[in-house]
Amino acid sequence: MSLYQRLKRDLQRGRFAPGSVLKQTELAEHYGVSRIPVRDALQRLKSEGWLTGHGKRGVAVPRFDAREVEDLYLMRLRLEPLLQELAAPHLSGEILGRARDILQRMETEPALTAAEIGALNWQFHACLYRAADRPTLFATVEQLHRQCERYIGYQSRSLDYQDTSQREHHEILAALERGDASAAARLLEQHIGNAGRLLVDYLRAATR
Amino acid sequence: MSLYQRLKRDLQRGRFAPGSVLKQTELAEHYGVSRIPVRDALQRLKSEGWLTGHGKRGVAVPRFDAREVEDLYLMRLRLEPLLQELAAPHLSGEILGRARDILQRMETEPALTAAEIGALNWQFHACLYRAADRPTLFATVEQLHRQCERYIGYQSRSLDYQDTSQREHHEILAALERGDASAAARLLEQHIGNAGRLLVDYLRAATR
DNA sequence: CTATATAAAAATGTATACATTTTTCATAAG
DNA sequence: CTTATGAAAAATGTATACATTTTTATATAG
Repeated sequence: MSLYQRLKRDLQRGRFAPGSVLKQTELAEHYGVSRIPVRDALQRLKSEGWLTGHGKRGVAVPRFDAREVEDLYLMRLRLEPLLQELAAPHLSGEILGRARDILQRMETEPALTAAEIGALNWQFHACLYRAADRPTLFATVEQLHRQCERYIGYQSRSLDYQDTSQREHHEILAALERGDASAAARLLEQHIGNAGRLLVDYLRAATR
Repeated sequence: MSLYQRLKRDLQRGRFAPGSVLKQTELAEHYGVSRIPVRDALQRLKSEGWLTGHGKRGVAVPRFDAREVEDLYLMRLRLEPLLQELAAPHLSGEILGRARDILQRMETEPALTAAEIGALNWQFHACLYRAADRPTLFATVEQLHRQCERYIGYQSRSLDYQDTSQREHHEILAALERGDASAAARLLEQHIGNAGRLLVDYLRAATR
């Protein structure tokens, strides 16, 4: 497991206090490696939004920021329905079946952590998006997702939402299966909008 | 001047053949530094789209790709009018004046290179966008611009377009000055759409 | 002649050591 | 008491050296 992955996992788990400044030396010692791989990991995590630059020197763990989430979901709202609509004409039975399998796993597998649910969630949408064969658009959407990952620990707290979300997934998939791309796009827009609103509201309440 | 900047400049100038693979050792020797700063620069340039991963190891200079440009402009089309509309209510006279100054510089200063025109172009729009005070949305839009930078050398070739572009800039600014945010957004959408179409067409013809 | 296995070479990943910059803290001047 | 100054400490940037992985080229079997 690479240092990048270990560091990211520990950031996900909240092992580092938001607002604290991370020092290469400390991290190197903590993970038992030299500073070179630490530098690589920090730079990458910074470019993915897991860390923010801290003045001229060093990086800091960003605080949870409702405004950031608002922007991220605003962008996803504009880009993901577009991408899904571009994908719709290329959706084969195989791909739709794969998407259905993922939904099933989310329902049958017990005791999934928030991170695991989030991962499956993304797999579902990404599996559909990939059919569009638009690497650049896909890459940006994927990056927005990565930036959202940081907050999914929160999203799962209000767990009854999981039912709503799953129902929306089925509606989207059904629309795509009957070839109604624009309906699927509208449903996806609602899906993202709902998730975003919930998360923003939760953050506003939690970080007060 | 950092190695990152030097490398980026040389990539801009087409000093490295598209499709060629860049090796840390060669670059280190060429620029007279060790491989450590080279690694940092490569990773950053890769995350900004100036370079692409090449298999398991190494990075390559991406070829010019009309589909990439198409996606980039599609995203800008969806995000920039939104950002400008969010900025509109916060546009002070000072900011509008600054924007006007930039337009004037583009017209009066003679013999601007393609890169310089591109930089001023971005300064104009960014100056307006920043007023929205939406750091996350702004950062993504900025990143899309950076990814487009790679192609602006091409854009300038069809130089008569510069007039059209400048006229559009004035129209956008005028709409904002009279407080008509939605008209400004529509104009911006056309502005981006025009630029994108032109660039894509040019690339399709040039890379045939 | 083609394909596969293996060894040599080359490229990247990582550790240690050194250089430079930034920050901190104590001291002294106002 | 506040502020400025400067030296010490700490953190980051970079070079060199070594380890590991990947690629390439060669030789041998089919």
